[in-house]
Amino acid sequence: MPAYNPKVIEPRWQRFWEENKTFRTPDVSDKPKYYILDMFPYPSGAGLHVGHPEGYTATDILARYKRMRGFNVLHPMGWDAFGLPAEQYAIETGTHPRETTQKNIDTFRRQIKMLGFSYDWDREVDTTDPGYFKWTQWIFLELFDTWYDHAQKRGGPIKELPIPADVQAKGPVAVRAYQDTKRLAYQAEIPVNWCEALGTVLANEEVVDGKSERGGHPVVRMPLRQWMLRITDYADRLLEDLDKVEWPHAIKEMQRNWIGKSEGAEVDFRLRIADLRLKDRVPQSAISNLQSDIRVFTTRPDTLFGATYMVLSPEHPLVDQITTPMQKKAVDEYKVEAARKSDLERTELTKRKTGVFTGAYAVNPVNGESVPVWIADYVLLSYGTGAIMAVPAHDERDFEFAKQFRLPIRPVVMPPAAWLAKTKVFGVVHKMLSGSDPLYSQKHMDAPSPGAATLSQFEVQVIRRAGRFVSAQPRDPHKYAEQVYRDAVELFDECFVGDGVAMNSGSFNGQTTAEFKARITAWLEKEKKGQRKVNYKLRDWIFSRQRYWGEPFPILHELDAAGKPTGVVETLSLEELPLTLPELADYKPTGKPEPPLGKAKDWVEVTRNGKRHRRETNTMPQWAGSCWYYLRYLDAKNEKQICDPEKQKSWLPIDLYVGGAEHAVLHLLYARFWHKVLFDRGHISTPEPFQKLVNQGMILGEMDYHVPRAVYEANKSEFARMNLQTVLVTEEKKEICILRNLSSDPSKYSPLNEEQIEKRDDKNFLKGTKIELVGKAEKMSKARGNVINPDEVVDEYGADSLRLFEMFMGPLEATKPWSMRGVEGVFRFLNRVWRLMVDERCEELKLSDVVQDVEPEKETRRFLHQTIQRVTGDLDSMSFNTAIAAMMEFTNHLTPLKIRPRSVLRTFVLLLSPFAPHLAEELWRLLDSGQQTLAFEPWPKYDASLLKADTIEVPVQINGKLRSKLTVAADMNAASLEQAALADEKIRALTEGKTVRKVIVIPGKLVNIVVG
RNA sequence: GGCCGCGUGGUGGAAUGGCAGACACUGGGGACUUAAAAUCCCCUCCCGGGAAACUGGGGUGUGGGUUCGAAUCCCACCGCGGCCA
Repeated sequence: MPAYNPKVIEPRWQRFWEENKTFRTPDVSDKPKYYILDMFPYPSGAGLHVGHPEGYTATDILARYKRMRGFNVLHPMGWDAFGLPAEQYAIETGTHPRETTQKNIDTFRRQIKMLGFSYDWDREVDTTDPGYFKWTQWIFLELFDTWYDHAQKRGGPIKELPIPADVQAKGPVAVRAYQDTKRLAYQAEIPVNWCEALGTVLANEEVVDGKSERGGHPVVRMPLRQWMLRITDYADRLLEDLDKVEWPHAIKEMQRNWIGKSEGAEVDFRLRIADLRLKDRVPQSAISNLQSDIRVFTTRPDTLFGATYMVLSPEHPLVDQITTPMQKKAVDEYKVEAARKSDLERTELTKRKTGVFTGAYAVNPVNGESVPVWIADYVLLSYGTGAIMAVPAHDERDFEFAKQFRLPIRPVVMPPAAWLAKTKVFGVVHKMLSGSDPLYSQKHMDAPSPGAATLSQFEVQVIRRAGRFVSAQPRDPHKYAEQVYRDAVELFDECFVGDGVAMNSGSFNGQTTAEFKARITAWLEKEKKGQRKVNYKLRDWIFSRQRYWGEPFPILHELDAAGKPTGVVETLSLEELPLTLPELADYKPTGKPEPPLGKAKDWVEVTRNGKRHRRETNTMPQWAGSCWYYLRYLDAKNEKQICDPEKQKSWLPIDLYVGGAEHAVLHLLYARFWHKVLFDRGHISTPEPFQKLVNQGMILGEMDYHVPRAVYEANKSEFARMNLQTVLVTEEKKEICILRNLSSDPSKYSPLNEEQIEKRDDKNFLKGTKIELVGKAEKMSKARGNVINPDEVVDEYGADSLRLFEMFMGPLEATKPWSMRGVEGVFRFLNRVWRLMVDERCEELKLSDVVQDVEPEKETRRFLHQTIQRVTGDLDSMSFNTAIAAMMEFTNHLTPLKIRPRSVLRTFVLLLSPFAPHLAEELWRLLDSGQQTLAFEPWPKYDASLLKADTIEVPVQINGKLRSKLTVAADMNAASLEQAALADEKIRALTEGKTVRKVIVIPGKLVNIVVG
């Protein structure tokens, strides 16, 4: 088989690597370590798609490269296998999720192995393996056993939590209850996103537009007992330590935004009891029960004087207490309405604001004013204190709300001149003062003339207001605009939210925003009316799911004699782990927020130490297993410990982590949180898990052409006649029809090719018709039918071609469309490489006669060293596409050579080997029969002295335009270069009769002559 | 609406202050072949002149700026994508 045949050589080398355990990583080594990690996949039923191998190929190339550079490389793979789809499948078919999961894992493993990745398969992990989730459960117990010491800024064992004397005095039950309020894992009754269709509670981030992210089912809010993880305690460290890692700027920024640290103040507003009593005759008893303060959080305490009303979130516990009988009906109705909306819908800026007055009033602590208390759904219970002071002049949402309900708007910050100058008001004032248009004179306003009617109501009002500002000063429009802002802020249709100078704020007038903030906060603290406060957008993590296919909690709830929970929680010991899932005949969610595990009566009911217990029936979310898998790879089979301390010490942190940007926030934040807890508890020795992070871009389907639905309807028969396949899809509420070629295999996707398209007037038309087509590459999806299956690609071109094309398409981070023709292109390149060394016409596989043990020509040697330099540099900067281009260029140079030196080919094969390892191993064996594998051959070095050519071409520019080229010695100095350039014939012709003002010479690069 | 990123041939892309379009795809022409496939060679940013070797001009979303010199740096605008609201 002398022709390049990946179908033969690839399985052979894969078998070789597997049988020889070529890529097994020793735990102990003299070599420096390099831990390179892929985000492990969720093994779905659909199998691998071409997006998966993109990141895997990049890391595999680097892993192979680093091995050759003398590193002890850890490059493992595993499965994130708990989760909804397997369970859904179980519900539909009655197959146990374990079976489906195993089947999917087997498919994924087969597909991944078929691509020749150099993983150490002895370290494979599977999150659903009891040997694995034993330790997931153990970490949960660690979280349960940890409290966060804010003074020390670190987590510690709960037994070290100082117990206040009064709690101590009440006995062990009280101590226990006190500890329970401080644990990192705790239970809470909170409003959650309940999705009836999925039968589970979803995290906020799994809800998009009020629908479940998976499946798009409706989601409602309801209170439910949940396990929570106190990630908010770590918010500050999660934020600060972002500075320690080399991650893409955008990802760090997303994490910062997600944590959402804001500094401000908490302020207490006293409720006006008297108002309540007088207005609505509330019974005396109700008033005495009233909690008398409403606490708000604000990032702008400097705008306190502008707070003209307050808003509570509809779920705020005070609402029922303060609502007056007259308002009760409206308030109750509103609360029901609000519960139906998602957080996003509620806070959307563009939406019309809604709300209801509670009938109550509170006192603004800075000026003693009474302000009405409303409820509105744009205030969320989960942010800050669930209540706000509304400053309509300086907050967009308050501004909208105030206009909607005609609440007073009082400006307390004077915007800077630049802001005012951009407003419409300023435009009118400017016209009025410039006198260019007599209509804009204020005299017309006093005694309206017929012409004044052409002015808008807005303009008339502005002129009237501004006209009242009579000043001896120059007619400066800024001063007048300022005055209008002071007197009639409602005329401005934009609300000023920036920093400025205080006004209408008593003794604070004239202070800048920053100054004011500091002073008022100090004043509030002194007066005991509030304090400085740091607030986070990050919420505690809802850590339980009402599903079957997840890790069970190692938790028992104590029951009393009547079988009711006592509230005491017991943990399982390490010896009792793993706690495995019970077998269930019926996986269906109960339809109520009660988890399916409750159906396993024998499993749920436990008697321990003579006491009755009920097992926790929630399961952990899918994130749990993926939060720490990178640790388990270090010691995958350890039954005694999560990971041997020596092993984690020598391997952490991960040098490079590659995965999709869709995990930018959640997975990466959760994993960092767990890592920090384990760090605090002394189990691991680095503060951050992932030193360097790179996101691979998305791979889109091939360029596809479509027409609007209507065009499809009108041309149905035409399309049929042309043997076109039509695929109807809906995108962004528009129905479109994708046109493709019919193929014998209906599952195969064959988009229109360029010969079928005609370009006219910058538009695409279906060849020979007037039908305009829109060409676009879109995300691969089943519905669109544009999914590429790697099995088919490998079958047709081989794994090396797939690997190479994935890297050749463009920069790793970029989103880029797939192209089968592109795969063919790199396949042709590999064929050319093969033919450099193998004579295809021979019957047997042997080295071609043109390969000889001779010294290379000077030019070949120079090219080789340049190629080593380029490929090495490109690998170090992860520019795989240009590294491949460099090797293609070198191949193009070698192809016409009649004699090809063996030494050059050997070096070249080593360069190619991380990219196309099967082909390289095969050729290596032909070139050098002594070695078993090239995987540990030293990486080629280049000789800098051989890089330079003797003569080079230097461009000569005149005034920056290329005019001539000089062929000169490579090391010619600046003075001689200048001379040579000026002496050049073309240059002399062009500079004749002109003055040469300046000559810029960059030796070895260019000459630029400036003439006047 | 805010923040971040990106706009280069028919297509994917290369060049990050110094020859724009490397390397590939597509298309065109030629060689080999009885023929086809494969392979090899040449051309392929746009407009103009020339029989040809060649040659003139324009050109990196748009407009401005900095610089001897800008795809690259700065400002404004337009468009696309992502994240957040």
